[in-house]
Amino acid sequence: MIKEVIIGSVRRATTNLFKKINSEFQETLIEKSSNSQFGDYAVNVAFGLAKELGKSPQIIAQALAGEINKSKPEKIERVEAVGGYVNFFLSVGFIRNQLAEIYKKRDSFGRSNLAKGKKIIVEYSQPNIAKPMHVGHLRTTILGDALANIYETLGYKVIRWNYIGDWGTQFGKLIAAYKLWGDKKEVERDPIPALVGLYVKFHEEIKKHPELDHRGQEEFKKLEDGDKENQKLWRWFKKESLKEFERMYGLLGIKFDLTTGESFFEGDLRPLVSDLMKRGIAEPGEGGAIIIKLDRFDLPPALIRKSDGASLYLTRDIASLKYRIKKYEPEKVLYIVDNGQSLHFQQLAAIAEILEFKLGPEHVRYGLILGENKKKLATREGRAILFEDLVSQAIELAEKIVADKRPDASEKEKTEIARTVALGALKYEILKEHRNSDIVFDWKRMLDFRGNSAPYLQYTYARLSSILARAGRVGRIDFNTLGEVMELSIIKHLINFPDTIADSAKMYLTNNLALYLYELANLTNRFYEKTSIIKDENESRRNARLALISTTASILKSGLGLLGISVLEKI
RNA sequence: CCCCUCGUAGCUUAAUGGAUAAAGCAGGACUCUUCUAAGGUCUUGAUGGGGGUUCGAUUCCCUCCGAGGGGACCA
Repeated sequence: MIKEVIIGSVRRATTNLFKKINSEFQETLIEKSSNSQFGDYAVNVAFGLAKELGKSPQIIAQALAGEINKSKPEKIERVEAVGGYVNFFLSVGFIRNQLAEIYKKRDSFGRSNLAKGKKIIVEYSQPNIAKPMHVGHLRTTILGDALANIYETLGYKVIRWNYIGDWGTQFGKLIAAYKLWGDKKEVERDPIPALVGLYVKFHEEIKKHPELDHRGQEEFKKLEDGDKENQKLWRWFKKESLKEFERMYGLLGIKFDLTTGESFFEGDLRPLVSDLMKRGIAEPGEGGAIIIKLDRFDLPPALIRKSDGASLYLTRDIASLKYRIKKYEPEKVLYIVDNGQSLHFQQLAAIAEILEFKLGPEHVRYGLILGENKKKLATREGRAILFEDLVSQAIELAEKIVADKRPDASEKEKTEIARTVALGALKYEILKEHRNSDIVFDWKRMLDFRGNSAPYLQYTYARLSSILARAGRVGRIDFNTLGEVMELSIIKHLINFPDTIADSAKMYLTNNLALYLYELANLTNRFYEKTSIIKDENESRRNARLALISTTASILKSGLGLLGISVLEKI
């Protein structure tokens, strides 16, 4: 009785919804659904619409429920029943077939060739010469790497670009500091800390002697004008820094296609600025500086040349974007850069529009990593948390835990487990957050290997691997033997993997993928906790369950792989 | 003063405008003769204030309060 009322309401609601959505689909879908037996009506409508609109049946069912609510049917109190019914339907017939499909291509499930031939440039990491990498770099590096992986899996040709901060006034400051207080031997012995020391000292001294600021600018101007001594110092600092960066990326297991810094575009800057002047796009500003007015974009003017003639970050980014578009003809250029630079990228986008570039920059911004006082961690005040300290603390802790939990393992195996777990934990801790949120840095949370964390996912993978290894060869599978709630929930979840990846790519997010994997692991843990798999006397069901587990393991592995996190067969 | 981001449980975070707002940590109670306890089970607890749009608002709009970041010679 109540079901008939629902169907009647769904029929009315569907008509209303169609009017809203797209009249083209109306006839085919109404035809399709009117042929169905009782009960399938709402489901077919939902599925039909879902397919045409590229949305999930649940969403459509909710929309239907909304339409019904609007028409205020008297006999129905909880119209959400339509959504629930679709879910129920989804969990029976449809599901087993889906598992059979996914099982066949479990190692490539989620991959796609849709974007074949398209290029995308992902710029991330951007460490600065003569500065150590700190937790701030960790976020762009790990996020950029994950997004690059995700785009690759969708078939894009990804150009992973590390745009090194190797040009700008800060090097003038560093050179000035070195000339004033630098000790050659000290820098040779331990370059980065020595250089950072100089940089920090310079900023402290500026407070007492403001004229030093000017000295730094002068040194940069000299560098840009080709001064021999400054060039030599700059090359030295850069070489030492790059060595250090390589070591860090090795630790993280991250690779780039290009490590090209701002200085690469140095030669383009003068012609660029004079061209912009000639075309009347740029104009003189206060004190002999050169600016581009962006009034029509509702933005403050962009400074592209300082009054002393030196270039700026923005000048180099204009040249760099122009170069990227011309040389690579990419579909998109992503910049994985923190929130604080929003204005910079808005200005760059506006200038790209004025200059009629084929594309603008796509600023994939992310929140800051804040100190425990919720303030920005600044290198120049010496408050940064160094990347290396973080990694070594994580590994140290992981080693202790491994020694405790796996006394049987060899030293080599222990080291490998500790490293994999520790790095996974750090990466996951950052990637599981929505990129827009600021992260309040917390050692305790970073180094917690329980709960919603990479070690939990790695642990689940290892458990599944262990079951599969013990089970041996899988014989005849009958997927119809699966029907328990837990089994169906897992399969339902597995189905969503490609959509999750697509969402990640579309919105440049990783937290949705992290959450997806956590939920999958959680469902699976609950499943094998209660269900004995290997000892099942029903041979077909045993095999079907092994297939289910094997599929889950594959997806955990590929999903974590996209996040840049490795798994181990034993942990 | 202007712009941007944000405000959800004690803490840290989820939620294309949809179903009973979801987790982890912390707190309380259980659980290792059975495929790895980095696990599983139960439990306490939340949308800054006020309006508006909507069948329906954590989400969109307005306003107030609060936090962080940015605003021409840093990157």
